[in-house]
Amino acid sequence: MNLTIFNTLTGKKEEFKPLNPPSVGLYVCGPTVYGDPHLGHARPAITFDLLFRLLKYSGYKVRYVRNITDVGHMESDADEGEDKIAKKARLEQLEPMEVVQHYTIRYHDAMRLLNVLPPSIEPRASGHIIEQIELVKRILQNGYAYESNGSIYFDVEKYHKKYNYGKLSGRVIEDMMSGNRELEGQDEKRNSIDFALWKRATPEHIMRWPSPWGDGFPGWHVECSAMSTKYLGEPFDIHGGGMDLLFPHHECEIAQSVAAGGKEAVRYWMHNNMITINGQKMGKSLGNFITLEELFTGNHKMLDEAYSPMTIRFFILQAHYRSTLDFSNEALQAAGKGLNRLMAAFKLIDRIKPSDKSTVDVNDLSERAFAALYDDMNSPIAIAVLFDWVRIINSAAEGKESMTQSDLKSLKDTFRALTVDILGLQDDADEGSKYAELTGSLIEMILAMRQQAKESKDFATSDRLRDQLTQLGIKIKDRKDGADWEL
RNA sequence: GGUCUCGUGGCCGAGUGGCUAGGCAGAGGUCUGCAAAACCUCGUACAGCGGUUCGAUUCCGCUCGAGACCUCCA
Repeated sequence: MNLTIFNTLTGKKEEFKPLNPPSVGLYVCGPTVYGDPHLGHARPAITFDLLFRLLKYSGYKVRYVRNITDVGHMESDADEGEDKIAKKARLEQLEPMEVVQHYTIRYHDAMRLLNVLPPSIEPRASGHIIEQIELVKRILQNGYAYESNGSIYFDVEKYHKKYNYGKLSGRVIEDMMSGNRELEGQDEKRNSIDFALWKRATPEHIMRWPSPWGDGFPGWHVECSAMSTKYLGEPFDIHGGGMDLLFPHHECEIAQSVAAGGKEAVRYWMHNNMITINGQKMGKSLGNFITLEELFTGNHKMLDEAYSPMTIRFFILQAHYRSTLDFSNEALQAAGKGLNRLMAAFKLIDRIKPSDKSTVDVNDLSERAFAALYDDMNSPIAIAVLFDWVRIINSAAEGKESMTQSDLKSLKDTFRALTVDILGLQDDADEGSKYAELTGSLIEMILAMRQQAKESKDFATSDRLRDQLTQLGIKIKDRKDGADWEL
């Protein structure tokens, strides 16, 4: 089975062929840690977590690099533009690195709850200033950058004479130059479309590093170019990120790599789409975002209730990563219920009594679900196939379908591989703690008492036990020979 | 203004030139001491108008609507 992925560079689905199998290099743009992680951050994290898991499951040895941007970006082209992290630090009277540390931990906590696997390497921009300076030097040496008042800018026009600036995002450089707006503080640049590789730090700028051009800080796009190739080599296999980074960020990354080394660094570019809220992109600049913590606690005026991390994960996985996904309470609630049904069926497999022969073809699940996943990670279809099997499992538990012992084992293994290993779903109720085990045992004990009452037709007692359990949030599902429960 | 994307049944969301997506919600039924769950059946969705075609939700054009990028953004 071959994996195809949609390559933004060619605009087509392509068969994925790693440069050095079985190794795969994967780089994804990580968060800028100056604010709480929000629902938007969950999308690329989960999208590329799925890719990471799928590649590993397929036998690849993946080095997954996801950076932490702790140097911050300029707020504008203007000279008085200020490093965002520095600004926030001043406002809160904290050291910049204190802010960075705080939000990095918050991000990691949220990712862990979402069951997003940690990347193999998580490099920080601030820890790679030297590499970034070296990259800028090479671009300067090759003549594709110029110094201006202590800052270094990339010469887009010169670069475009030989190469193609805009090939990733489909921009036409001539249009961009003709339609240039008069922005303040542009005088340092030769051309409005030039971008900064290194910025001189003003005296009040607290995040600063020495460089051959004086004290300053790296430009917007150099960190990813420097760190991706440092850890993955040049070229490397896959570079991912949100669609909003396509231009200028990734376009500039290509230009930087080519200008520095004469060749492109990335073979497959992958971009996840945005999460929208009331049809509009969720983003910090629009102020319409919901943080992950707010989602998990339900503490936000737009939220009807709290949504578990797994509900969020499932919600995101139910849409294809290249489609926009619209947030709503109704959609989240639907995802939560669907997830419960899926996980309940998974557990139910153990209760199915083996038969002499099977009335269903268990290979169907793995064939169709993996075909979907290998087709540009079509998780919604894979999930739809899983739901087909939820129905079959439920029918089998009622004796309407039958499966042999080995088919049951195969089904369980496949179901687990898909839901747990690849989609990364886990049962919210499965705390795994001593208390959870104890609670489970206690509930089983009460249910046994209720079963006794039922057998002696003491329905008053059996109903009372059920009602009281229901009041505690424990849902009872009677079966022929006992009862299931879930929280 | 420039570049581009999208518009699917109550909601979310796949997909395809002719054949059931799936989930949630809703209706009816089966099962059950009751309830819940589960299972079965159901809604003749594909923005509008033209065109291509034997046939279009799927291809082309136009109209309307929504959105993204062009500035930090996942």
